[in-house]
Amino acid sequence: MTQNRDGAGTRAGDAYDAIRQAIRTGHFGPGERLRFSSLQALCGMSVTPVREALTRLTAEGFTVLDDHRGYSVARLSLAELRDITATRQLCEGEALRLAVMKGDADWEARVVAAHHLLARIPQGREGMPSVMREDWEARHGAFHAALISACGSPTLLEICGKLSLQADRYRRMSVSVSGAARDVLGEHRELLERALARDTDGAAEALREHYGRTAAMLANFFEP
Amino acid sequence: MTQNRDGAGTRAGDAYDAIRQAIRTGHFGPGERLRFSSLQALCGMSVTPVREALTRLTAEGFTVLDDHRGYSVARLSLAELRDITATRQLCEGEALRLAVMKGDADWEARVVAAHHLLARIPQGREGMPSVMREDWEARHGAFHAALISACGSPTLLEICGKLSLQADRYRRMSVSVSGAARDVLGEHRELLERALARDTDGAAEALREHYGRTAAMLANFFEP
DNA sequence: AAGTCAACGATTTTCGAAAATCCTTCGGAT
DNA sequence: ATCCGAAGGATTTTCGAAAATCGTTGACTT
Repeated sequence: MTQNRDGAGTRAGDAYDAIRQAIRTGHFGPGERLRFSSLQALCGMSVTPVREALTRLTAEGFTVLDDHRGYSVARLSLAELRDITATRQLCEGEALRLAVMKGDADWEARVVAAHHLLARIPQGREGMPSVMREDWEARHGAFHAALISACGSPTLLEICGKLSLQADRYRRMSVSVSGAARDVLGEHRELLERALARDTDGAAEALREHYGRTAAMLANFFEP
Repeated sequence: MTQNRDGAGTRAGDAYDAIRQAIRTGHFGPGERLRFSSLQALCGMSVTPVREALTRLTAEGFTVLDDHRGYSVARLSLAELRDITATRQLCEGEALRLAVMKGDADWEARVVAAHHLLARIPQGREGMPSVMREDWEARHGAFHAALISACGSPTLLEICGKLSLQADRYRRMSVSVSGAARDVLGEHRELLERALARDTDGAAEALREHYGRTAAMLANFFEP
């Protein structure tokens, strides 16, 4: 007697999703220690799949392992935010360059569709119901993923994906930061237009500036 | 009663090392299925730490998991070799640029020392005792790691490290490939000289060519 | 009073077996 | 003959408890 549906995944996979979500939403804060007893209660399963989930999360940088001393949520720092941003500008910038060069009509369609979905929700920042905001985050990620989806390099895409997950932790801080005077909507439209116009270097440059602005805004959190 | 020394690591860590080495050396070939029974026999421990090791190895791309169907060694392909090489040229090229710009005297010393150790073993290719060859591989990796060690970006260094591990699997095929007419020693010296001369772009370009040549040589394996 | 070390409690890590899942084989129906 | 489906074996996945490890407390020495 179990609750596993048909050919679905494993319990370890469910634990991975649950714990990652708990970290994303702040249920476990940066630096907080993760005891197995708590996690077993949260996930409703034995220690083995929880442990496997933590191993995966650690490989992706969400958690940190101290041998025989247990796991804890990875801390956030201004230095790391800057580092991740710079690396993203490098990797995702190049990925976009390649995608704009190689992308076919299907890629254009994916990008247009993803942008349309994103644009229907005007702003992803403050004063928004959390359900709607969650939706915005998902569509925002989908738009950026669509942009580089035609780059032709699985390795580069995987790197960009992992960096995006890391950056997401920082982006989530912005729920309470004053939105400043920033036209995120416009930046996305510019990205879309340059990509469709096959302005290879222009699109890559716009993307780098886009990430640079986001990082600059988030940086206010670390020097009070 | 256990064989764990002092404050040493965990069994899972030992299993990780053992299995990774077994894959590196070809004891388990590409695509080969990895049954827990075999791995438990190899590592001399229970299923739990072996499973954790496989989870880590999968996160790094050495193995592949098919839910409820078990793990197997990741396959090699020409397409992936090219993809990894291109991504390496991008990431490690930029890392070297940064390191050459920012590196201090300590960095120079590390690079010179690592190059000296590498140069004492003339060639890492064919007709070499495997123990010596293993040593060459280690020093080769250390030299490349030293070159970029001053780039100032932990994220980028981690990416380069993982890519290097992946590329290592391909490089190991070259034990049986005819060494062609290639001056690896000279390429390394050129890399060293340009780095020390602070020829930022020149060093990065030399590194990209270095990896490009290696990949071109290894490509002979996939089209018979 | 400060320092050392053994014993204890809390927690991680590992084990051996049970449960779940997948693949194959074999019997029967169309 | 072919296709469908159930039983069996092999293997992965998970469980619950035992073993190992770390941090701390408190007695004892200098």
